[in-house]
Amino acid sequence: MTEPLASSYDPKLYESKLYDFWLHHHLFHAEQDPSRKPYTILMPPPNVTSYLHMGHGTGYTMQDMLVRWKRMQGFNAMWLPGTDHAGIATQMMVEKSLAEAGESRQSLGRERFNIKLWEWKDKYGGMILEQFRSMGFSCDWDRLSFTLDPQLSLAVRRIFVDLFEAGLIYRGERLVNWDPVLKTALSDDELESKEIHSSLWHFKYPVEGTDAFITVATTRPETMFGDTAVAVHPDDERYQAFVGKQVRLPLVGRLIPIVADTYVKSEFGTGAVKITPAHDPNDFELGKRHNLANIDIMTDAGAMNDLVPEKFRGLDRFVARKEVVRAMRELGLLDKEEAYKTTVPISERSKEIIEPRLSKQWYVSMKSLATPAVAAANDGTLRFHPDLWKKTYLHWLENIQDWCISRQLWWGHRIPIWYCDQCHEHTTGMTDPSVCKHCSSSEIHQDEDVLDTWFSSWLWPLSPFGWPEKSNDLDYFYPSDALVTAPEIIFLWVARMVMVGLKVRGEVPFKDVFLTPTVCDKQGRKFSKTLGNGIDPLAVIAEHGTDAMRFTAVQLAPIGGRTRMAVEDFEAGGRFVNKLWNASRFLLGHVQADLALKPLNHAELDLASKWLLTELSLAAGRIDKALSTYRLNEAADQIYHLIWGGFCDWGLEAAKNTLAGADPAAKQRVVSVLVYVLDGILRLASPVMPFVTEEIWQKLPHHPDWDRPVSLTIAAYPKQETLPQFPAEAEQWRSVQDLVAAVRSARSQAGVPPKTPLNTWVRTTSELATLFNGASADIKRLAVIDQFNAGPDLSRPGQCLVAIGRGYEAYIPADGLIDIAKERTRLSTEVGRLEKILKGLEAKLGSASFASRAPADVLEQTTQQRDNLNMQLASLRANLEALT
RNA sequence: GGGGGUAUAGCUCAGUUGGUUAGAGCGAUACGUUUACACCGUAUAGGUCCACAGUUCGAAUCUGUGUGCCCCUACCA
Repeated sequence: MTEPLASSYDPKLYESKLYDFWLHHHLFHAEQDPSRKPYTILMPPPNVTSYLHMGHGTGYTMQDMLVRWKRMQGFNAMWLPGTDHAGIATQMMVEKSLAEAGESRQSLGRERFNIKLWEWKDKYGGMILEQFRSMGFSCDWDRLSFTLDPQLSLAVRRIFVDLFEAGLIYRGERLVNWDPVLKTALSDDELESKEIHSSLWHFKYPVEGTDAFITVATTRPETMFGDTAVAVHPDDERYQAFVGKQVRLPLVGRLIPIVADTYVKSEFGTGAVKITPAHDPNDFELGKRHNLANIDIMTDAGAMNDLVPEKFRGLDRFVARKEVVRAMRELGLLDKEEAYKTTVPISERSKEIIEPRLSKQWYVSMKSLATPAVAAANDGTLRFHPDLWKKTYLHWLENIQDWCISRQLWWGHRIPIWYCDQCHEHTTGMTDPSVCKHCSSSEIHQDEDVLDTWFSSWLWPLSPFGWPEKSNDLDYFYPSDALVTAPEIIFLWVARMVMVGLKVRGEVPFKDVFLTPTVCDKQGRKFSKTLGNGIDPLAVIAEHGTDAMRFTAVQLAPIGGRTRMAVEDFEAGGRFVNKLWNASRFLLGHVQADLALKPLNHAELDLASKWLLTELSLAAGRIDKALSTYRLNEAADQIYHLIWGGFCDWGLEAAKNTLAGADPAAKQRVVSVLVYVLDGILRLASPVMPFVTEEIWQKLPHHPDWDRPVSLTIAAYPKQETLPQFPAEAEQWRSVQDLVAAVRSARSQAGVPPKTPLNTWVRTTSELATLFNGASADIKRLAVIDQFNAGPDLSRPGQCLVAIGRGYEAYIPADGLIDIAKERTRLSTEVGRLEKILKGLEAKLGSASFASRAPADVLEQTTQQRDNLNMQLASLRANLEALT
């Protein structure tokens, strides 16, 4: 007798133990092995500072499901785990914690600050890895990587040097988002926007050599000190005469040109724009087109510098704004001031309004890298699932901008560029230089900045496998098979990996890109920290267990787009896990020690067993198809229905007769089949709910028709083709199920209590009668019937309930139990429903165009439908008649 | 402003190339403890498939327009 299972499943008792068991047997580790086919997935490395949210819970579970599935199919499956140093995010958090202690990175200095950063990384990075474990991820821990690891840093250095030497990395002057309080550049991702009520000031600028003025509108008057042009639209007749002339800039006295550019919108403001290339991104672009000078008029703290007229020097930009307006008004050059609502970018950290600021940054020239990446998506080497994301990917690549890779941070890979104080040239190399490569001066210093985090994570398909060194691992595992990630990082990450992969290997880094749905709350809002509407997967796990979290997350995740989740949804997963547990408990209770399991002997199997086996096989086929096309939610659905609707509701229920019976041989046959099927079910479900399936499987006796490795996670995944199927018998059993359902429905609608035994007589074809009589024991039990008989010549007993199905009529004598009026209503309602359908079908069949144009099989199908309906209607009407 | 998506039962979603009487889970309702499971069983109710127009023998499915919602991206001096 197998040890009995507890009456409900408590995940906490098993999960940690099972995970240790898997690790103990090294089941998640893959070594390169030319005799086996690899299956590789690269885990998108989460930020080392972040706490895993439901988006990870969903997306990573999907990856784990795929990897576990392929592992069971015999592939040398490997899921590469790791974390990303996340430059800005991490540094922000560490600086915040320093600020609480009254310290700052400046007060600590670069070296000591770095130590703090690493301490932080070790603490929080470790927490994430703990979460991987809690979620049951079968990643290869021996290959755990971090973007700042020595090997990965070497790869960053290599690609930088290579691109630099190829002339693809250059230093350029651009505008960055400058935080004047924190005195640092910020990436676009670190900005928020705020709506403010401000004004739009109209300034009159005198046109040189005339008495005319040209009026410009601005929201930032203080930037006029940096103006180097006024622009108008080339087609704007109002200003045709001014183009080519010059303007005397008020307060400053400088002469600046009036230029024509299509960027200007004639209908906005006055149709003329002051151009300040050093303080506005659009103006900067326009300035480049017209060779305008960039005049930076501010300090790093956002105050006016020495390039502005004396009386404004040192003023904060907002004070200067008021003063400029006042000065212009006094000069009579303020045409008007109108109230204006606008949105301004603010720093996520300091909440200060961002000032666009001119600075020198390092860039990667992207055009030549993008071209092969476009081709790969177009020729199908790289596939997107769902395909619509290909458009997003291509759209970005076709309009690609150069990539700014320098960041004014201390956490990250320091830019391997040395500036020469003598000749001002740049030196780079794989080792730190001691002299300038160009003039041999030893007066060189390294760039203070670090590289964008994505400049290391774009190497994720390469660097963890040993690149740039020659590496067998890389040869074996590259390219990976699937990349599963969120759509918002298609540009930041996916496209860049493709580009660099093609550049250094000449081959895409993965063949399939599967984009996971965005996880939202029930109102359709994206989970976000500020809204606080997120679901913590760890809290779900604590309440319902990991399998429940995984199953529900996958089941709710549609193929594309977004998914709406609420914590309550996970109850369903918990119930499902418990259902499987209990079904197994029931079956194991019938596995006696002296009962040897029999190999399947087709000749001995009963109808229900053959149906159940067929269901298993069909489900295996559907699940395989669903997984192969990344429809993981569909696979989860199939597993659910196989277990609940198939195995529990019908498989076990039908078996109860035999299990309660006195025939040990029959019992042995049935138990053997059920154990065989349960084993198959556990295999099918293992990738999505690995814990409960493993726990049950370990307790399940070995059925001789299955393999029996040490763990379910490496047991063979069921294949439809190799599983027994009995289509004809399965169809027969479906007729039995149909009859049972019809009887249940009739009695329930008549209000007969479920336990009250009834007699049932079925009039049907002799073929079906044989089937029904042969299965009468099952039918009696399942429909709670006392006496049962089926035959072609049975006549309708007097007062009875009627259940009409395909090819039969079931009579249930129920004297005193039926409410005649109610029964009549039920039957007439059914007649009405069927008549409506019939009418539609007859109209269709009566139409000449349908008869002549519809394909033969559709025609035949429709005709058959009509005949069926007519038969059902005839029975219904006859029975309605008999009820009077 | 540009790009993309989506609209099916009270809720969350299936519905794969147009072709049985549009499905599931949750929720609701009724009855019920029967060799596992009340985290259960059986049954029932609930849908003009967003609107309008079109293509077709036939449209939830394809096309157009409108409306609502969502996402990405750029934001206007």
